[in-house]
Amino acid sequence: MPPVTAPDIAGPRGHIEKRLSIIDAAACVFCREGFGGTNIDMIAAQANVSRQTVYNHHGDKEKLFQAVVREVTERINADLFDTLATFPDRPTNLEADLAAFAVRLTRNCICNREGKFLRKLIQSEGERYPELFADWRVNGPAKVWSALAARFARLALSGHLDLDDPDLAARQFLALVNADLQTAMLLGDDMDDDFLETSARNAVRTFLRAYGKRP
Amino acid sequence: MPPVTAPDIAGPRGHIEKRLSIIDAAACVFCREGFGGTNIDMIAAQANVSRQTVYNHHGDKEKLFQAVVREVTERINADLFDTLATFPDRPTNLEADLAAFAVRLTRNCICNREGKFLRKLIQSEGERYPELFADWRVNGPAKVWSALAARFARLALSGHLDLDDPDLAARQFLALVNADLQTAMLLGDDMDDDFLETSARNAVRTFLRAYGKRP
DNA sequence: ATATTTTTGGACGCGCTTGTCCAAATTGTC
DNA sequence: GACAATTTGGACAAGCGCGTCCAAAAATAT
Repeated sequence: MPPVTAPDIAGPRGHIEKRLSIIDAAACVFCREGFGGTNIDMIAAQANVSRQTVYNHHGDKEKLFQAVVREVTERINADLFDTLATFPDRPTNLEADLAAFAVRLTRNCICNREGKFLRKLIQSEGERYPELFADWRVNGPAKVWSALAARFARLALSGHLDLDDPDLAARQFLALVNADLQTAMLLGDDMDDDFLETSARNAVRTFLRAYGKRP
Repeated sequence: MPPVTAPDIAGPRGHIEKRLSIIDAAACVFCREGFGGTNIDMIAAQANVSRQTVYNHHGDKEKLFQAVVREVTERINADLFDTLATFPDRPTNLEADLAAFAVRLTRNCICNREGKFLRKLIQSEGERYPELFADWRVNGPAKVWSALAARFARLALSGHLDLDDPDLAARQFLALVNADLQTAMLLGDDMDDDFLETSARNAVRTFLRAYGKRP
């Protein structure tokens, strides 16, 4: 084993462009075929790259997979926190503002390519690589949930909501937002923007019937 | 190709006991490793059976997989409709009765072995074998949802609930029931009976705050 | 233009998996 | 006990996928 520099954390030396193109292609194929069903040739073809180049950049199928997971979880986390920052802390129209927030959440974090990939990945390969996702779970969703709960708590304090368990409210808000999406996903329906807005309105309306301030 | 009797729908001629043992083992291994990551020897070992016997009963890896999916979807459907039949049509204590129903739903259809397997399967292999699950989607969840909506509509007519869209109410009821389960699943927490009951109570309480009859 | 790095494509060995064949051992039936 | 069906284990060919090696070609830097 020659004293080669670590080939996965720092780029070997080549064009970063190909590097990312390979990771993108690998994400696509891994997502479609699963880890076991993927072979390197598929990835090379999808990335318009020779098979050898794949091995040059990421030494191993295993290492490549880990690089893909790192990349996707980082992107998803960034999207999650970006979207969370648009939460309506000082709502003018609570129902409309929450619905708009819900639409952003679904569009940017749940229905996009990374979201689908990550869901699929966690369920198919999550048990097999627990350490790969453990970090993401703690630094991603867990933090987002508690941050969202804090926002709801502030809305309660400022008199916009009536709730006693902000964490539960956050979980249920997300569940309601997902309600129509999951049925559509199971039935294979496509989800256009109209659908996203309608389902967000449904979710927020019910959420406010349960937790809205009564006059 | 000799005029052999169809080897997958009707049992060849042998002991049914082994036949089911093989399907059970195959379900277990397929669920853990995915279709691509599974090889017949794992299944044979798990079933305490020779590899040849696997081929004798179900001619092909593909056919075996299809048999497993048929078996699991049938079981899940049976469980779904059995549980649906215990819906509290004439509730004495609406909140408690709905919570008990929710617990049955989670325990018998969502958190059991078949439920986990099917979820994993649909997300990992659903795109690849669309026809395999199309039948199940139509005859399983779709019918259950509309049946559940009908129950909620009757509860509204009998004055127990206040809702205008029973289908939406059914979707949101299921979403709320799943709310705590999904966070627990993502974090890898184990879900004991106490947890199931607490999360069911949480779900029903919020559901009734939104849709319960106001005095 | 020259030197250096990266990419390419093809060939190769190796191990694993699938599916088949078959004779012997086991099981169940009459 | 005799007979039929089933199971077993082992051997086998064929194919596939991983990872490596290497020399030629292309791209990039100097």
